[in-house]
Amino acid sequence: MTKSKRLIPLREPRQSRSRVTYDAILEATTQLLIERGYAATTTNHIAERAGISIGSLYQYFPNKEAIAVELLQRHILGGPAYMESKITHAMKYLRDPVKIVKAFIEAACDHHADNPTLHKVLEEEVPHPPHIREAIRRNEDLFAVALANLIEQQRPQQVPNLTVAARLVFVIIKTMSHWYILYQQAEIERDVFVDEMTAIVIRYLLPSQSPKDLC
Amino acid sequence: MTKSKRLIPLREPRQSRSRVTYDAILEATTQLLIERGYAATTTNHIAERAGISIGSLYQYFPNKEAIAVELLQRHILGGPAYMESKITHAMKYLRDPVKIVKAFIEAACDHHADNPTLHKVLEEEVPHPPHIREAIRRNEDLFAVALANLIEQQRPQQVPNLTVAARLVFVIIKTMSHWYILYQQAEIERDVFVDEMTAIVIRYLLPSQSPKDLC
DNA sequence: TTATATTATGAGCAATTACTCATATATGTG
DNA sequence: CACATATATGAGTAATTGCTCATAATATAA
Repeated sequence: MTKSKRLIPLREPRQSRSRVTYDAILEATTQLLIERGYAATTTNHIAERAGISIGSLYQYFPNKEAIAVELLQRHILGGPAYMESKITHAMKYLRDPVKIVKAFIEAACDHHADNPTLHKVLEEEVPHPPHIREAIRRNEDLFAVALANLIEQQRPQQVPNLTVAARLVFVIIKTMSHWYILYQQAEIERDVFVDEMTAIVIRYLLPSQSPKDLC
Repeated sequence: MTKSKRLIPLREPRQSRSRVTYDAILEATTQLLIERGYAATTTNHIAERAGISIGSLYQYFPNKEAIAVELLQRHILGGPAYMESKITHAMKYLRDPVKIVKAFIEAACDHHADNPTLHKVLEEEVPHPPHIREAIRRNEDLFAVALANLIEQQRPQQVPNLTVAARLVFVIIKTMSHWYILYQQAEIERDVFVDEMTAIVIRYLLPSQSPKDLC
């Protein structure tokens, strides 16, 4: 029942030509995931597209899943790096919490808008092994804590359940950006979406702020 | 490339014994989807679990996907029916919009809490053909319109972008209930979750309402 | 009973696909 | 050059699996 598959590649790339091969595999996989999705992408297909032999592929990856997971890993680590730069900038130079939240939402949209199809396949089709789930969870916590600090700083002790509130807001922004970019871009103007999402978050976290200055 | 598979079953159940067979297939599929997920569930497995032959299975379903889609359809049609009864009740007997929204969120949680694993497999693993996507979309619209009416009635012309607002709120409640039941039940108290979600929605839609009476 | 329609059977086919391995070539080093 | 290490090859295998079809059993109707 439990197939014991190899978990570790036969070898790591050492010479430059093997690094080329390695990168070609990842590039070909990226293309095919976008074109055909995870299930329909075969390892033979990947090798063909990469212009290498199937044997070479299995030198550097123990199995099909590992290739997609490598891409997933890079994506997961790349997302927060991008968002963090945007947000720390916003928190440094903008005083207005409305603008900070808005910057946060804009950044989330931008992140999802970069190659949305690949994004979708990686998030919804590629299996997420435990260490990936943990990495995602760590990201969530990181941003939730940053957000909690921001709230605390604005309205000390005004928001009970601060941890829960920050978590909810983070997940809402994340899932709704995903939803908007993939399914609603054609029907809802981006400005409208961003403004409404900002309103949702601000009114929730800073309810005593006058509602008038939002719309 | 395009495999032309049969789309229509060979026959519909007419006699009572065939209806038993038909139901046994759906029941077995339900069990196996919960135990093993969609990809790992094979048609031979379903037939074995249902206590029938593989040939009989293909009398009533043209292919594997069709079985899961039949379950999906029943689930999609069952969900709104349940929610609608709860919500129309709430809108009839409760004046307070806070209580109505809360009833809505409670109902969404209940719906997702009923067999969450099956729910997850049907939503995330089983392929959703166009007519299913459309049915889901119709549901969304139905509830969004009801919500929009509720808002209008409470605060006539206070909320610009009413359609967008109603849509956002509906999707947030739906996805967050899903998220909560599947991943956060152990970490966040249900009461806390429901109250915070209610606060999010109410403060967004009825910002002039005093924030004090929520927490 | 006889005839017809309905339902059930399951061995096995055809296609797919992840992955291996024996062999060959290229590169770097002394 | 010689030798070891690194890299590349791709035909072939083993396993899986969705699904067919020829045949048989059962129910219904005339």
